[in-house]
Amino acid sequence: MSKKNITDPHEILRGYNIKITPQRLLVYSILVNSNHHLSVDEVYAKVLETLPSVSRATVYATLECFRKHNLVKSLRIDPERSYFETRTDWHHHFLCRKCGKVFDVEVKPCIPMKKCMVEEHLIEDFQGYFYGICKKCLDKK
Amino acid sequence: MSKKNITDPHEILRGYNIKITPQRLLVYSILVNSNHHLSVDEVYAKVLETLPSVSRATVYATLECFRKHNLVKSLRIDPERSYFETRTDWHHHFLCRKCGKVFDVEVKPCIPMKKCMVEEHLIEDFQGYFYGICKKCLDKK
DNA sequence: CTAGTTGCAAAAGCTTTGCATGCAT
DNA sequence: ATGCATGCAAAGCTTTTGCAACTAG
Repeated sequence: MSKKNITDPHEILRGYNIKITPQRLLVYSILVNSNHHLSVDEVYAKVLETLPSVSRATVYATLECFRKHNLVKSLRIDPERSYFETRTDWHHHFLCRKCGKVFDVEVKPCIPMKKCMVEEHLIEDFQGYFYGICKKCLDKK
Repeated sequence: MSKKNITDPHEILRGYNIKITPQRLLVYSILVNSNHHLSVDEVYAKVLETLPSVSRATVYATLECFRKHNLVKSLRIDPERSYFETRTDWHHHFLCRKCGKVFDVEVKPCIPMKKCMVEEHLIEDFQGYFYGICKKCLDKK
């Protein structure tokens, strides 16, 4: 069976015209296999488990490369650091001020999920951030 | 006439239980009188025009104090730096990727403009960020 | 072969902190 | 009088950069 699976990281990167390296395959797999939004440090830590010689600069370069090619999206819901995710459709996020966790929120965005004009500006991307106390932290109190 | 104007910075700060100092009055006036979203450095530069001995640390502390008391809101639409504004109702912002300017966007937010529950999380604050090319930069090309 | 990627170390830029002094109430 | 705010300098973090060596296509 030589039919390639469309979820094969090689195929994905090739489809986005991203040159394939072991580091990039690894970073992409880590992001795809995590259902969380990962910070650069979290990605870096996971990378080291498999390829201990990779440098932080490579992780930054790789994530920036993915972002430029629209393979991943970066979040800045937390002012302290960036998070990355492979889900690229427009959706909202929620940051819990107690535990610091980031959640997806399935609220319908206020404008269409595609490029459009708003007040004569060309909109290319969107981020909707909510801040508050998450379900779990509410229960604890 | 001794009736105090409600836009008097003294009264505003007092109303928010913020201890009054010359530095704080100045920072607040700068924010209120600017119709822009100001970065810390922009606030700091304007502060120095009036009180040249104020330190950057005081500006940071003051803005954080105002933010904690809900007198101002901070934006992180630009990953590089924070912006501050006195408009505290929920509204969207737009960052132009060409010129770097931040604009208000009067799109109706996707959830009510007050504390509410979304997917069992308590929502206390909201930021909606759009990214793209602004009207002016579109015209130039 | 050749452009693009990597790893390292250092630098950059924003923000926070520790501490002594000074001020608001 | 006293707790909080200020100013200064230094430190902390995330992120970027310069450069030489390497590697994918």
